[in-house]
Amino acid sequence: MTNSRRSEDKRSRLVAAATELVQRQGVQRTTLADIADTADVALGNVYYYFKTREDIVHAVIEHHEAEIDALLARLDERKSPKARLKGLAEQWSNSADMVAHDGCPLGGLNYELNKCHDGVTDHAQNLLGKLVAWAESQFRELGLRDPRGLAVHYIAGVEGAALLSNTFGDAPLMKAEVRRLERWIDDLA
Amino acid sequence: MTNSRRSEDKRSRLVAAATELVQRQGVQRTTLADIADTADVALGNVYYYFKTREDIVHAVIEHHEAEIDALLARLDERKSPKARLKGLAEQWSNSADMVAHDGCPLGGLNYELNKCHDGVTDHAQNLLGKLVAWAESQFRELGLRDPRGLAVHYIAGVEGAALLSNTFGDAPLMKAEVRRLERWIDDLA
DNA sequence: GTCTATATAGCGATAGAC
DNA sequence: GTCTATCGCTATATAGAC
Repeated sequence: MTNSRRSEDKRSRLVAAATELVQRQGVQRTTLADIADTADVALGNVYYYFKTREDIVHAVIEHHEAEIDALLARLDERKSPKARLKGLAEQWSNSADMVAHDGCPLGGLNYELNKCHDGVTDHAQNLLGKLVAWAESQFRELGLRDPRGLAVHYIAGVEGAALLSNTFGDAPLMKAEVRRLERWIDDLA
Repeated sequence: MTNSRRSEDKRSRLVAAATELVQRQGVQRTTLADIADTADVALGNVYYYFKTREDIVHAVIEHHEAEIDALLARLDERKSPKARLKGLAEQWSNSADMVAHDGCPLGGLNYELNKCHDGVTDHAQNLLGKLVAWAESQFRELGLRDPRGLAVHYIAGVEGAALLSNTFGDAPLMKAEVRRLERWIDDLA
């Protein structure tokens, strides 16, 4: 492997470590020493890949953004809008144990970043923003009234359930609420 | 006024300042210096009223808990369970501007405290826990199946909407989702 | 009870050798 | 590119005069 490839490997290891630690501990509680240690990179070397700590958070957001894009692209292959919408909620159902333990990665990130009003916040809202916009287009394709309101209701339901599931450490709660939302989708129109 | 009363006054000023700052900035970003300054108390004097920083967070939780108890007691005076339930959601609607700016105080507190697994977390879950338990009893009084599931759906809907409202800085979003949930209540059974 | 001054520790960031 | 050592700052918490 070339040097540049090995460098990219270290960079991606740092982003992966940061993403995992941020989900488990939150942004504020995750230190650069934590990240460097988890990624097996010397602390001082982190600054070769990221100028500031904020840049790492930025990279974590972009990492989530890429995963969302990939997920929505996969869901777009389904035939009906209802199948696509239900496929989205199933993501939280499938990772219910993780959600119960650490919360929804997107929700937690947004809740925390909403508290500091810098440039990172504006970027983070794209995560939930993309989900809402995508869901809105699905509801619109179904010819329903107020597709935006339906999309907000749907994503809010998932995210709120993730909060309760995490707060009570209750994974079945997450699965049950996804089932309820899927029934709601089925009965629409 | 006696000394003990003036002391209680200072203590309550500290709790009030902490509560406000925690809502606006989050637990982690709020320092003791912030709290002391806002409450007009000398930094070193804070430790006369609270042994550790964690004790202040504990007091903030208890402050919210007392407000929840008072709110639910007021709502219990309404005649029908549906009126009581809708009265709860209207709390978020009435404070939509605050929610859009700083998020739901309870949701934000829980999201943040769920990340650290100490004794404070166990106490914080009582906040959302009380809301869910109260809503469950209202749905049960209506004779509906799965009152617990309905309560989770309701509180999750409110909290999820608060997250989206805060993320997008969109107060009307909060109001609109409360209206949708109130219609859902009206159409039940 | 209240205040000032300070001990102590941890974290982001940098310097500089290799 | 990588590492060790360390600076500078901030935050919790304490000491001790008043």
